Amino acid sequence: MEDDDSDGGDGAPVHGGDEDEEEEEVQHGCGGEEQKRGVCPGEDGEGGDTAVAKRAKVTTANHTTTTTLPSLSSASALGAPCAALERAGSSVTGRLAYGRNKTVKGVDHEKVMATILATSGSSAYMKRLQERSARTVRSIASKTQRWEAATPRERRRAAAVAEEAVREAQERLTFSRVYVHCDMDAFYASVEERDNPDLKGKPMAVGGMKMLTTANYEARKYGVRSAMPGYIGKALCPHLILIKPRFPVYKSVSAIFKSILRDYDPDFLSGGLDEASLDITDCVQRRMDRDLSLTREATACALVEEMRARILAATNLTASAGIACTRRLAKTCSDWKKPNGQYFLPFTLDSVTAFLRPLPIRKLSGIGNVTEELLRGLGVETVAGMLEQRAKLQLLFRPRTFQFFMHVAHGVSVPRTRTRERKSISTERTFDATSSRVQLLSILNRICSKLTAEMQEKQLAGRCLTLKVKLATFHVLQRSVTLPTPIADSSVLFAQMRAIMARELEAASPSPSRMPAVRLLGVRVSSLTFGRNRATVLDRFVTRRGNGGGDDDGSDGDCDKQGMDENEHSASRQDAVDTSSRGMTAVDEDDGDGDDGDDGDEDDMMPGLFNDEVTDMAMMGDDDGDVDGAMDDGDDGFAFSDVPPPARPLPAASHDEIGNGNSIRGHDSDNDDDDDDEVVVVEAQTPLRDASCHLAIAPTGAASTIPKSAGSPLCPVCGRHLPTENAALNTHVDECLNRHLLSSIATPDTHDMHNTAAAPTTTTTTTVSAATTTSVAARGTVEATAPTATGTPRPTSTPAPSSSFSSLQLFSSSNKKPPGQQRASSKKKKKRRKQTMQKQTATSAVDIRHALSRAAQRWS
DNA sequence: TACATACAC
DNA sequence: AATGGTGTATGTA
Repeated sequence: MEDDDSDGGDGAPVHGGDEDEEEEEVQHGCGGEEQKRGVCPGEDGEGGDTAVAKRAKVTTANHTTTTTLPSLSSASALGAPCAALERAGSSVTGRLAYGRNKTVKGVDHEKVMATILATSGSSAYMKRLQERSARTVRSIASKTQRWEAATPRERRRAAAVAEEAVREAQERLTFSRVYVHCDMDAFYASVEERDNPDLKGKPMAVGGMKMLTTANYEARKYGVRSAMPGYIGKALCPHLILIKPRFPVYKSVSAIFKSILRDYDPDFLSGGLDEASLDITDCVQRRMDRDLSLTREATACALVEEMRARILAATNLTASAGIACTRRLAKTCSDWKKPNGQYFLPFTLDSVTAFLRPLPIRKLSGIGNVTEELLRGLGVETVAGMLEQRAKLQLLFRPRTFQFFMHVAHGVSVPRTRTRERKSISTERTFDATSSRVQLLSILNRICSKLTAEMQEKQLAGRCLTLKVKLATFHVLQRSVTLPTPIADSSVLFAQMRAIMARELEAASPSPSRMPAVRLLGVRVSSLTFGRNRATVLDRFVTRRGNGGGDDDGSDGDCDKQGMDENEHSASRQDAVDTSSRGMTAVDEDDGDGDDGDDGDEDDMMPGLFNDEVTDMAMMGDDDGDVDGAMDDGDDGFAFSDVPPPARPLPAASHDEIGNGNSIRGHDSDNDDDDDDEVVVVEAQTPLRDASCHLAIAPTGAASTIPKSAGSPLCPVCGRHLPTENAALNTHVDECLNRHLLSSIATPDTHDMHNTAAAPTTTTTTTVSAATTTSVAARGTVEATAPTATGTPRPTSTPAPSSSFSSLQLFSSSNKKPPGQQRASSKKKKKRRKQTMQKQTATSAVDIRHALSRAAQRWS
């Protein structure tokens, strides 16, 4: 969408620090082709930094700084704290890409930056940016040093290799196809103005005090832009009007927009709700065949005028477009005539070259803030500079990265060939930083529920589970585990994540008793398996239990793929995309941390939920679940490929059947449970198989009770081979789940997060008794084994637990409620029962609730 | 695999 | 007081 305007200043980095170094490069690569480049940390430096090394680097840095980055002072490079902090502003500023490429005239950048710094310059976020900037500076220093140390021979060779790359890029640039990149102007903001004319002419932005998704042009004049926190926007423009996002509306408008595009290219690539890349070659040709007097250029331009006029007529909103010989160029051109305009880039090498040369590299898709800063430090700011310094870049970056640079510098994009299948699915949430275990567990639980609900909807299961934790300091940690079998069950997911969380937070805690403050938790599942048969044993088991009926067929196979696509319409196109541009990684790193926060992009950055306001919206259950993501709707990814789309596979998933029929339904646990703040009472409806399960499983796996069958699938809970015979299998799963549950409940002492952890880590037992009745009792010795993070089973054993409970309370997840208030409310029983029936799973719900309940009691 | 980073929208 | 969510890709150990 749109965009414009400038970004800010740049600055100087700061602090210095440490040393280490590294290097890197950016890589590129995309799946099929181009794409990103990456940097890699290691490489160069490394080692530690000896004094000599440091000195050298510093020197280099200074040099660099002096030359290209005025703000980078030697002091900062040296790491002088004070100086660094003072300059932090500028360095950080450089990373705030608000409005990056955009340029709205009349904006006083310096002033804008000063306001931003005054408003949030000392925030944890800004501090984190400084750290990252320092890393980039170090990378620049090491690269500069390397280049300076290069021998004439090395340079000559680099130059020769670079020539070859240029040649290759030029060969790839063809003029046989006509591409259009169409982008709605300030989409969300425009929709709001359209629906409320009083807003016209006034500075306005869509979003909240914490984050803005889009700003209208009036607001941009003040420096307000998307991806900027609302409070900063207010500081820049006190009269700024904030409008709450109405995603469903944007989505429907987008559908209209896309339906029009489809007439020009049924296989267009969607880039979110407001952008798309079309190949109008055929459409243009058809018109020319009809009227032989037309030129390709005139036809294309007329076609696009028409397209935009239709969009305006249908939505009452304006769009801008770019027409060129490659998707990449078309995209860049679309921002050329910004609001409500279109730009045609002649199909000749000279025109393309003339257009690209003066462009700041940041305007090239795939070159983000980090790479921009890195290249600037190396003396490259524009495409022309990139070409001029190609020998240097060739020598300093990895081949893939360098190739990517040459491609973008020539406007080339390589099409992606392989069809894309979803690789992961995730959910994450930002909240007020807290170190309360209860709260964190509650949040984690909700995240797991939401994620598994989506997975079930989409018929996905996965083996690799990753927990993401962003500390209050904005440092991000990611920890993962790979299970022997794909799972899609909330209870297993939660147990695993919780175990990891406990472990990591403890490790990160300042003092043994204190947990570090966390501001975000996220869970991702990858190594996916698709389709209805993907049902994991555990799923099937759960289903059965809950519904009774269930599948029977017994097929256990797993994978089928089908699914991911979901939706209707648009879904398929994606195949042809290319992604070429994407990411790159630049800098080195060393210090390990880093979050990601970057800047957003132009207009709508957030597909979905904004934190506060949305916090709960996520689980609202929307029927299709789409509501939130802007992207989600079937759109495909985007990319810039120039070449004609390969074939186009992907038979649009057969959602239908898949979607429902599945027996797996029912289960899912609690999504909602705690949505409101009220106290929720849950009954342990399902009888965890009363019996006492005497599982005497030998640590090693020589389970006495469980027959093992080699070759058979592994149990997601204990990691052992599952019996092939139906009855035995059921028994096993049943027992395993109980064991799992018991261990969850059991929480001996203090560590709660731990214990409950899934089988892998620990097992403990305890007696839990709750209010009433129905109870489940299990006695016996439990010994569990499960895969550890590395996949190795870790044996555990514990005393025989005995627990009985039937209903327990759990304060709503909404953190607000003080634990003390929990209390069972009979009034809500009905409601409760209803909920319960709907989700027949009990197992996971119960177990999670128990754990949380206990945790609550303990820590309240 | 596991973890960190970059990028797009 | 205080800076999003989802997904892809890559390098390195």
